[in-house]
Amino acid sequence: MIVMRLSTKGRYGVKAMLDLAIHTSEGHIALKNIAERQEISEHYLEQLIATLRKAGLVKSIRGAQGGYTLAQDPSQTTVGEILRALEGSLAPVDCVVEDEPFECTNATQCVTKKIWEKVRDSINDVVDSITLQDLIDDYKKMNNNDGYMYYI
Amino acid sequence: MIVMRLSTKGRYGVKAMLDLAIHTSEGHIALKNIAERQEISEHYLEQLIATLRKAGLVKSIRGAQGGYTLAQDPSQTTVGEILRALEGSLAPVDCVVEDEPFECTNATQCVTKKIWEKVRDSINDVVDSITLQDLIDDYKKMNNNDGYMYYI
DNA sequence: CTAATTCCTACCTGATCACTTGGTTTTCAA
DNA sequence: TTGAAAACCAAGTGATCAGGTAGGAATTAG
Repeated sequence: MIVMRLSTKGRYGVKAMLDLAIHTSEGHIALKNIAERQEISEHYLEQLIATLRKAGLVKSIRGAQGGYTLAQDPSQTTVGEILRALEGSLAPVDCVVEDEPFECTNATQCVTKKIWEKVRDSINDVVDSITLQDLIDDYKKMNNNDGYMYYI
Repeated sequence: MIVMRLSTKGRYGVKAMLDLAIHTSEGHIALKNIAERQEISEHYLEQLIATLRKAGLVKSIRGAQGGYTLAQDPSQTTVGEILRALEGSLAPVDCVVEDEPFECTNATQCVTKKIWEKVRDSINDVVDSITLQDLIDDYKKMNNNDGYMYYI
């Protein structure tokens, strides 16, 4: 049983963005290619990337030979931005969602609120500290510079 | 939209444990009283406290005038123990659940795995650093020593 | 033109959360 | 001894939602 988990939206979103980042030299990439490489339903990924586009994280080119590219340099996009675009707030409970304070009605609830704020902040700190460039660097290290893809 | 959220199990569990801790001088406390004070369905709370009992975090006394008490000193029980007893692993994705490594089948997935490990560890660090005694101290501060209960 | 591709809206389906229902068993107090 | 209070137990339920499908319209390179 896992409860405090990300949905596939966030996970697929990060995978798709990393895929785009890795294949950035190939120009714009068709959704179909990303979906195949990352083993994600193409139609489902379409919905996710639409959200990423509206959030300004990717750019699209329509029509034949169209596709997607990152909207900015990989060092400028954090995992946190991707996750929050797709998942909304990463707060563990409603009462500590940023910008939308949910009113507490109970004293012990207010005591526990401090816990959830700390959890929320630590999650955001972690994901905001990791950029797509960091992931590319890790990916290249795993690739070990010999052309063989290690599936560790 | 919040996705990485705790279920009510974890939140209710912490509230119930704090309620027990605050009323510890009254001896064992009936579930009914906790449920009323914390505004939780009594039968639902019953299921949660059964889990806490099996985890060794509370003790029960059956029969009339029975009830529950903390199994150990409030300074010895962390929020993390309560949450993991009720919610299971706090890992954000399956592949980084402690003790149950879920096999990655994809190179980019393995790169992202490092993200989820960091998130998991930071969540656990936060909740393991907070004991019930810390919550009691916060509660007493809020109470402001004048007997009036502030609902901040 | 046509094939490839993005974009858009709606629908579906199985799982799960947050309970509820309806008991049985144990123990205290009168 | 008996009634009530309480813990304990197992199964069902209704609404919501994650994770897709389905079906097409709009756009553009060749």
